[in-house]
Amino acid sequence: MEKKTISPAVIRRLPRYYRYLGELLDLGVEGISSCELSKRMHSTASQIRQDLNNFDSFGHLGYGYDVKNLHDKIGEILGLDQSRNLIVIGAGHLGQAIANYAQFERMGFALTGLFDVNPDLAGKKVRGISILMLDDLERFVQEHGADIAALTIPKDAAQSVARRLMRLGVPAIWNFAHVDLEVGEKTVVENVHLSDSLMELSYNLTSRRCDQK
Amino acid sequence: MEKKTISPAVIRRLPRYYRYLGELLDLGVEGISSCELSKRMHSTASQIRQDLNNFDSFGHLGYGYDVKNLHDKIGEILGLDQSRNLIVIGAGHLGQAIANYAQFERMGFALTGLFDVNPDLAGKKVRGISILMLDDLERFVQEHGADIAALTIPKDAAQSVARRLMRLGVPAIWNFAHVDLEVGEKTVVENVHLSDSLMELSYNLTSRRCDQK
DNA sequence: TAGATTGTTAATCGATTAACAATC
DNA sequence: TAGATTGTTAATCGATTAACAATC
Repeated sequence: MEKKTISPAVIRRLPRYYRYLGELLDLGVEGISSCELSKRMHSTASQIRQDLNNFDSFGHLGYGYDVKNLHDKIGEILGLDQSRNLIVIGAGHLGQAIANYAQFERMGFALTGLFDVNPDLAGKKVRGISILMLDDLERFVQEHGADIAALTIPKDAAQSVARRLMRLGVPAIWNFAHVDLEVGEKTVVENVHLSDSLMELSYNLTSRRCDQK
Repeated sequence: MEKKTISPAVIRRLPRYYRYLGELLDLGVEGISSCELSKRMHSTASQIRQDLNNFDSFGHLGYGYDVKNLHDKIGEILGLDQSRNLIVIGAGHLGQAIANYAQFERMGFALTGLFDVNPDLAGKKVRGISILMLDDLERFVQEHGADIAALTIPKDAAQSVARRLMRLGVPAIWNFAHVDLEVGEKTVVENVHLSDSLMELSYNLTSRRCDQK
């Protein structure tokens, strides 16, 4: 649809717009100006208008934006109107946390498979899905397909599983392992590096005293 | 120590440098040039040198950087040489995942408390720490202190717990709730918004076909 | 020494903010 | 209409990359 490439900085802000617009919807707000929205989000009206106009002209002159419409449109841009199959590889606490998170289903992501190497977990059910052994990955994906694979496994296992997923044609990897995966250009990777996040927090905590006058 | 403010873009890269240098240490590599490191990290030598020189001149002319020394120095910059008490609020799967993650202890973060509102969990032990009721938060923090509080609770509860933490003087919040917390300027917040991350992945998956020639 | 690589300044690139004509 | 607010262009700001003198 859209021809030009959108800057990553804009993409990263879209989920946040989506979240705020969802909250406004719940509050029963029907319309909002970029100025008012920017105050809520602690950003600038200019940035909001610039960001949105990367995709389309959603606003109404002299009035602002229709909350419901904008929420829907951003949802479409993010692909939330399509349903996606999500498999989770690694059924430890983190894997089960993701498998259990109902919010994701509301955004169109359906948990269809859950894998682990630990035989003690075999057959245990999480949200109605039985944990399978990792050996069954190929058979399962060939049979049922998978759009997104969440990798909640130790870093030493991650690259080899990523290779198997690429071979199976799974197009997207949501990577929680503390390693940067090497994948082909057909594969989309999104990293959640919790230890990086904690280190960033640690830096800000450490250097905080300088800011305080 | 350092006077000038460091740009957030640089700070976000530091944990990644730290991770790669740790890997090089494990491989027994003693020295590395910015050029060689940039190839491994898929970044540029120029950026690495710029980034590091925000803090100090760590390199040696004609030779490069001493891996062990640079790893240690970045660790210090990130505050990993100091030990921090971490409490986890919300003992669901995500909370337990964080509580169980041994890697954090190696970086100087010690789990000292674990809280939940569910009475069924009271007294259950995770890594030797008994789960306490959220009502005990004030008493616990006044007695034992806390440097960082991880918030692994539903979004509706997050802001009110954040206020309690601010009142108790807990300086840092690692927020996993899907909401932007409003905190005073004395409090440092680091967000991990998993649903935002999944939506970003969804966008990249949706718009992927355009890139493929 | 000669080759290599740094630290740093200058040039480029990209992202954010400001300004304003168009118009509902 | 008059007031408000958009979409968009221009100006500013910040971050990345290139270049190179200094020197181990």
